[in-house]
Amino acid sequence: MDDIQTPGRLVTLTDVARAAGLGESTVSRVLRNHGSYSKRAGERVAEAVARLGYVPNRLAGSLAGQGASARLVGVVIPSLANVVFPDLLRGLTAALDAAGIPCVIGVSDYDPDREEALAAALLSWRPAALLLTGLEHNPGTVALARASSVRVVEMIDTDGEGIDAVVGFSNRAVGAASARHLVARGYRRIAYLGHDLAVDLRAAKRLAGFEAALGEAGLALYGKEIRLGPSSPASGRAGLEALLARVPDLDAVYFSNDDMALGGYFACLSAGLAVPGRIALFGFNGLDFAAAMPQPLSTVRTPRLEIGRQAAACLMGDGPKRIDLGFELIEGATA
Amino acid sequence: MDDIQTPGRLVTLTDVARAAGLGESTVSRVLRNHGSYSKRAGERVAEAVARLGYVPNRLAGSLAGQGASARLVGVVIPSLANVVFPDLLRGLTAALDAAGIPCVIGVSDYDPDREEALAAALLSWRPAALLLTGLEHNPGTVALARASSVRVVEMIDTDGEGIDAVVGFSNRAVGAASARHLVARGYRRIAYLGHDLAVDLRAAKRLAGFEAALGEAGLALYGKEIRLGPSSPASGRAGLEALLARVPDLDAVYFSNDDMALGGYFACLSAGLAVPGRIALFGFNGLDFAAAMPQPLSTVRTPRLEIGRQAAACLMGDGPKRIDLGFELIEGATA
DNA sequence: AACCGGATTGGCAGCGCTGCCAAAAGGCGA
DNA sequence: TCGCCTTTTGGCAGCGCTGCCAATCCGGTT
Repeated sequence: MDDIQTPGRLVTLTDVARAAGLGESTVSRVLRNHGSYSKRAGERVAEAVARLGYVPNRLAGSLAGQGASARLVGVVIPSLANVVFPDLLRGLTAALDAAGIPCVIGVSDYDPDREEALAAALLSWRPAALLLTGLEHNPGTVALARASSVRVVEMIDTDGEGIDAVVGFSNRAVGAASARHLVARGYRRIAYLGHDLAVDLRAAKRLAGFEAALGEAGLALYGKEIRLGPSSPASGRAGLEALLARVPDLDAVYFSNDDMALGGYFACLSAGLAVPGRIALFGFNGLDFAAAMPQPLSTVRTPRLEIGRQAAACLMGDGPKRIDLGFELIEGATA
Repeated sequence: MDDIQTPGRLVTLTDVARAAGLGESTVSRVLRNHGSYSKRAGERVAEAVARLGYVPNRLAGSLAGQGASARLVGVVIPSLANVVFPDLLRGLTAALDAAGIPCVIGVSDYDPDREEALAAALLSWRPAALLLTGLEHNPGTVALARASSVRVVEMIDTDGEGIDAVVGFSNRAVGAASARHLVARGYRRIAYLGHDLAVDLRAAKRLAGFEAALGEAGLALYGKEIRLGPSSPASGRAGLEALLARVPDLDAVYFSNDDMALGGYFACLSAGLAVPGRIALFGFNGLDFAAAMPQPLSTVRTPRLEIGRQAAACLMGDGPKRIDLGFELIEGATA
């Protein structure tokens, strides 16, 4: 009863049909549990599939099926180095796995041209949906997305108009809320420490919101340090040291995210600077470690997993086109 | 010259051929730059593609092409919450993007049955290769992988036999090296603090190597604390507090990874315990923050990105079947 | 015994593309 | 100008599957 398969030739549905003594369409119906078939047909197919080790070919299935679109979703994210995006994927895959839909991913490295190229490449797989990050894209990317007539979901940012559906929160509002918190706590000489803004447009929006809110309180940024390269604790530490050398009398620092803030906290510990007595620290993201610190980090928790989940729901069902999931300011003990 | 396309029907290669006044095969050759064609044909096709906004259908292309395998690779990872796996993907996508091959990902949540189901689902897309994590799989997963006759690469772990190609390092050796380091530094009452081992088999292998090396030095684990759930700084902090309550006189702790160790470090800072005077801490992974800490964390740096890169190289070229990328012990200042 | 309606089944075109092969078009020396 | 060889081109089968439609089966009716 051993069914040695000819090397190079995989088992096809036709093989299964022959082995089960049934027609192809019947086997197809059984496998997809679609349409009606007898119990006997079900059993025979199951037996033949198991015996032959049949694995359906979805390339063929999707090509032949309705609308010729694949049960796949294409996802373009700017980076995998920043925890935010794996978290997004986490929420996404958790929700999509339940429906048996895998993600095809592309990493743009924050480059709009790469994003466009990746979008085109992903669309060539005829995915059921295309997920992008943020609202800023090349005109070509937008044109591609529009012409493809697949569902498009833009994640994370809600500050602007989207192509189709948008799921996220307002980065401007986060920045503003952070500024108001610092001002309310009495800080007046507030500096910003961030990673490369030209590249991370969401961070730029947060900073814009932050400065706007400072302005409303009659304040301006007391200092500003931008580090080249991606955010990291090492960059945050070196950045705070540089910032303090230039602007020694600042009393609070708003970081572009928690990783940078952790580095800043380490710098303070090393230099023996009291937090928040001498310097207050404020982050962004609400990562896991923030709550475990000796002094819990003051930060804003963003609904990263939930964005992924809602994006999945959004591209499957016909939910609302625009979902603002908000954020939560965590008072912490560092600001 | 506006080419309004009928809604619902996408532009096909046949449309391009008609618009360019050429045959389908000529257009196909031009688009794939495969075989010979005239300069004139090249220009006409380029013009028609741009004008019509043609996006190739790779479902059809892969189905029709040689071996009917798609320019995709399937990747099954156990989690996206642990930085290790995004880093792996990072190396992988960086190398594959250059070749224009996207990854289709599945997240198994450390469950071998889910892994098997995901492998089957991914194989149904007829990927050019299947990437798995670790060497321990269900028999069904192995059978699927074998029968599919695609290239299989198992990443991260080299302690055992692989299905096809293996890229990683020896987790046992990491554990052993860590133990030897601690013993050489004079620590004798060494405890282990980890997350759920039943689930993270690599962590279990490290612990096994660690205990074996302790044994060679005539020592045994002085204490052991296993936390349910995934690793995190919060878990590390709570875990160290629990461990110290049970085993107050330990002098060093080996953590299952840097996240746990960071939590442990925070616990020590909070409790005012001198590191490493009162307690030495040793981690695993060599994450970014480890070097930025006031006292750089003693840990082992693993070649995560490089594993991804080499795995990509391995599945494209015909490199060696087994690549051990080693690891680097970072002395740090906490142990 | 002939008949009827719903459940089940099989045949086959066709999804969009590629690979094969033969046909057409050039290029060039005699 | 002709024949020969190389380059370029187009036609068409077929990849493995699904959707449509017609054929068949089954149980109970009349």
